[in-house]
Amino acid sequence: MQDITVKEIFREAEQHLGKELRVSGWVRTLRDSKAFAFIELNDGTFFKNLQIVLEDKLGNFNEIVKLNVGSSLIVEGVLVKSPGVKQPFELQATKVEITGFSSPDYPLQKKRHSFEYLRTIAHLRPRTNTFSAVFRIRSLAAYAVHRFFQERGFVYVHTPIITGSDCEGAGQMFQVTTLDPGNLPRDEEGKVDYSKDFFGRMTNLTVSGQLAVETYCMAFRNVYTFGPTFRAENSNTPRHAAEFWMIEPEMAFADLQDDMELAEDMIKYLIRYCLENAPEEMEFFQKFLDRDLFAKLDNVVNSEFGQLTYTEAIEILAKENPGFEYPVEWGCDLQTEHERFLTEKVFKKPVFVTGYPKEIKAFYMRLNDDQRTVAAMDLLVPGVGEIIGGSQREERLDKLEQRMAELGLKQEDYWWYLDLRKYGGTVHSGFGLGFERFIMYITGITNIRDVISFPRTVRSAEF
RNA sequence: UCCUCGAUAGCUCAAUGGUAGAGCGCUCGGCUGUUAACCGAGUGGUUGCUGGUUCGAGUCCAGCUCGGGGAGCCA
Repeated sequence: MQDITVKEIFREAEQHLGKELRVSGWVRTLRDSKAFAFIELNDGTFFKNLQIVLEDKLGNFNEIVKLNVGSSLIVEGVLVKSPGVKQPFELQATKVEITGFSSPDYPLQKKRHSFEYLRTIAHLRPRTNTFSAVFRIRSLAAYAVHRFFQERGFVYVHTPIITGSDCEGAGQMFQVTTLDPGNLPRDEEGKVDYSKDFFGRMTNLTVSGQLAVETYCMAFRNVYTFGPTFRAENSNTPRHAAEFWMIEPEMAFADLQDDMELAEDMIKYLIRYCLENAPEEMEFFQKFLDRDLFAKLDNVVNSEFGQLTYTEAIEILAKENPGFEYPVEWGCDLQTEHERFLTEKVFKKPVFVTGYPKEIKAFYMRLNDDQRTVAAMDLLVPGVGEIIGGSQREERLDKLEQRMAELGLKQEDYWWYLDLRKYGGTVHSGFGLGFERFIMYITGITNIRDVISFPRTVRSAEF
């Protein structure tokens, strides 16, 4: 008797036909008749189920057919070709051991459930087809991220999750403290005395690993972070979560053009990897979530990404204005409607927009020679809009200090960041990719809550 | 945070201001190859919460809570 997974059976069915096998898993559905019954068993290793055929000569037949969906079993039997059209083979059971009963109130029915309902049972939803596919893809994509960078010699850096810099500037932060909120220590002025806190200073959860990873960039040349990020923004949208994962590569001796090439290669690599290594899951998304998914992804993989400057983008948008809700003029930030028009209608493929006005971008982006734009790039993709944001960093100490002064940022708060420019600073560039946004893009899932196992959003941390 | 739509059985949804329903699920029975199995019977409700209008409110009004979508912020 050979223990085997459902995945192995599906991948090498021919060599297992006629053999005695033992599988174990959970009942997805059960259909019974007087003298026989069918169980679709999912063992967790594969997207598809194995059909088990039971005959009433099994000793515990009557007990088995009364099982509720969700029960766990160990099944022994012979793999045979199936006369049914929906599956090429099935396991003719010779012995069924019940290892865990379910109950009639099992919340997952055999029919389709709404995503909203499944969010209320987040601990059970990975047992559904959709979430089984989503989270297998998520795992695979995470592995592909590491493969992509490791193959290219990038060093994976774990930047801190608790940060002492209260000025990362990318958004509202969650404070980390061991102080008792009901009994805060105060200084002479009545302000909270953070010298009494755990770290002896105010600390928060990170909103970006970028500033920290730049320090390792100046030592290891090509580096990346891939970890959790936290934003305390009161955002109520299908694209925002309070806790999400970001991928942030950073390259020394690399300019904005190198940065864009890396971004394009990475996006194509990740999509190809998922298509090749999870074809059943990807077909499921194409069939049930987005009929245009494969066409959309093929277009990304097979086209050379477009490129234009912000100034050119504004000219095109102003000229072809199809009735935008927001006015278009030089200096304004591009709205989602503008981004999508550019990538979907004008270019019909992914496109990089570069050279944004310095006023609408972060302080660390490199000032261009025109003195009014910075070496920033956003990657826009059809169906979503912005998916990657990056830049060449300002490596010139005087220019960086000047920009920080303009924005009222205190140099002492960034002393170690400025040191990177003082001691052997060089041209360097990087970008950020929201991992969940990417997972949404390749699966066709439209709500970020459905690509995170236990999503944290405003007023929601049930699980 | 703003705009907008919504909340009725376990789930998905019906119900002119006048007796709260269906399908699915679940339970029981039937059925010798099922595929969201099928057939029959049964089970199922503080209509999100609080108040108001009315002879009468699931339905109209107000506030609140929660959820969907859009916007802003952004990834």
